[in-house]
Amino acid sequence: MEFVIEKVLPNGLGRVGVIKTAHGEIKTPAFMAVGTRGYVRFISADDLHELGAQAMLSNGYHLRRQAAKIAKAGGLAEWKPLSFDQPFPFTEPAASRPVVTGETCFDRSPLVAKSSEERESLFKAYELRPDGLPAKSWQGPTLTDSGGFQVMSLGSGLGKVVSMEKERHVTNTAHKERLAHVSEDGVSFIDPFDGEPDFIGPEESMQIQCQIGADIHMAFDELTSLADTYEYNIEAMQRTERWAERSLREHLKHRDDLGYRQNLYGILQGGRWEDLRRQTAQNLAKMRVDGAGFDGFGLGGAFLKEDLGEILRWCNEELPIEKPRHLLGLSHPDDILIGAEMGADTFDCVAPMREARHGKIYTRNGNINLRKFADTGETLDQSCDCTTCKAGWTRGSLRAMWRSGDAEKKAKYYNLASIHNLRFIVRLTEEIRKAMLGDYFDEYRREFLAKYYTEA
RNA sequence: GCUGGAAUCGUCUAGUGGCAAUGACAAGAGACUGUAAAUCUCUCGGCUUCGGCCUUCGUAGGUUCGAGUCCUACUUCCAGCA
Repeated sequence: MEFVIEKVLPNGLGRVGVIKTAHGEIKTPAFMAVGTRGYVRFISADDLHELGAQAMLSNGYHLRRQAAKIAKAGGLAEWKPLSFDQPFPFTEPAASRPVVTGETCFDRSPLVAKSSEERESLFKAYELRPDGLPAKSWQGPTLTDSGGFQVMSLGSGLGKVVSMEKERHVTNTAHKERLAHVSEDGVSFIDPFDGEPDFIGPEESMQIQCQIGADIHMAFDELTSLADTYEYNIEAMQRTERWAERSLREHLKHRDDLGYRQNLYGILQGGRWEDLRRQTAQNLAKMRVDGAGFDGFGLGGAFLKEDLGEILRWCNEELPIEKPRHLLGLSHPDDILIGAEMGADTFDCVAPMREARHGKIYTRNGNINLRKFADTGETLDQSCDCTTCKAGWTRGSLRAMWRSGDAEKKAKYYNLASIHNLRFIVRLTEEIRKAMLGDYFDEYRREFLAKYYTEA
């Protein structure tokens, strides 16, 4: 993998570049679409390319049981993730669903068909999804996460929102005992889908990721939550560094297994503390196994919004300039702007797609809640160049599809809205890139933020 | 015309003597950042100095300390018989 830096901002941190992978180039700064299970929900590979997505991020944890199959297909970029025979939509409630086998890939959904007719019609709806069945392979640059995030989301963060703001008592599911436990070896967890106990450590994560064969892999790490103490963050960070070395060692054994070079990023943790962040950045930067170091770095953690820029500055001042950096899991425009300014090259996040599904639509003048636009004939965003807006879909009609009880219409709404929000964020990164190259980044950011955050 | 049955908060619905009244949908507000998320939380008769107060279960009476619940009449709807 090659990383070419085309330009550096006057602050010495932000930059424009190109990451060259075995499956294509990523012009940075860039936003990667999240396709946890190997596909982006409700968005086809064709749609993804059309809206300018340059790379897809999947998750080794979620794909661990399909890893061998993916390797056989030639790696994530070639894999067709969905097939007609999957048990979806379910005919029984989540609790009574059968154990998922290695052959089965499915989308987490509480959707339950009450009759075989309904199941049939739901199937039909899903077949009509643009990313429908059978899916096309993505065929572009890919990245996989190690499963480190799940250490937190199934462990200490279970049932909580991974919020950058203060903890709000929002839960998605009834709070149960944590499903993941961390030890020096790795993480023991209960698979939330089937209740089966399982284990992933650095070696397992690397073996899985090298079979999945994304262009970029993440070292196995432990993400702490905002509630964790300084002391615990030291412990978790140091463990993450030890895991990073084990990850690197295992990765080197398998990185060419699929016939092309796979790359590994080391992940920086350390919470919101400057000493930890700088220290871990230095440690990971100089880490070597048989003379080989990391190909890039992941910037991880749960952040308070106001701390993000500072934390990234601490990290990136210590990291080698010539290696690419991925800011994990953030995509709100202010986060991307500060991230790019402070030297993050790539980004990923579920928010654009998830929020689209939940009716939050991004516009240049701020986000809108689609619920409030029952009767309007305007498009989602007049200045948007996404296919949804260009096709003339109105807020009113999209709202009607969203609120409709018809699964087919809903699925279509999810597709159209997801494309819109994702395009909005991808376009933001494209514009940041242009602005940096054209020496007007500060002006661009000021104008964008003024419009985006002042109007309702 | 007779005999049964039914009328509840936008809709459907629970409720058989202590009820401002169940659940679902709809509606409204909010959340969501390396996806246990087509999810989750809150509101959903009116007013409130948050302790309550007022008005509500087709209409009008009645029994009762107390009635959505029991009784009588009426109105409307449904079913069966004519």
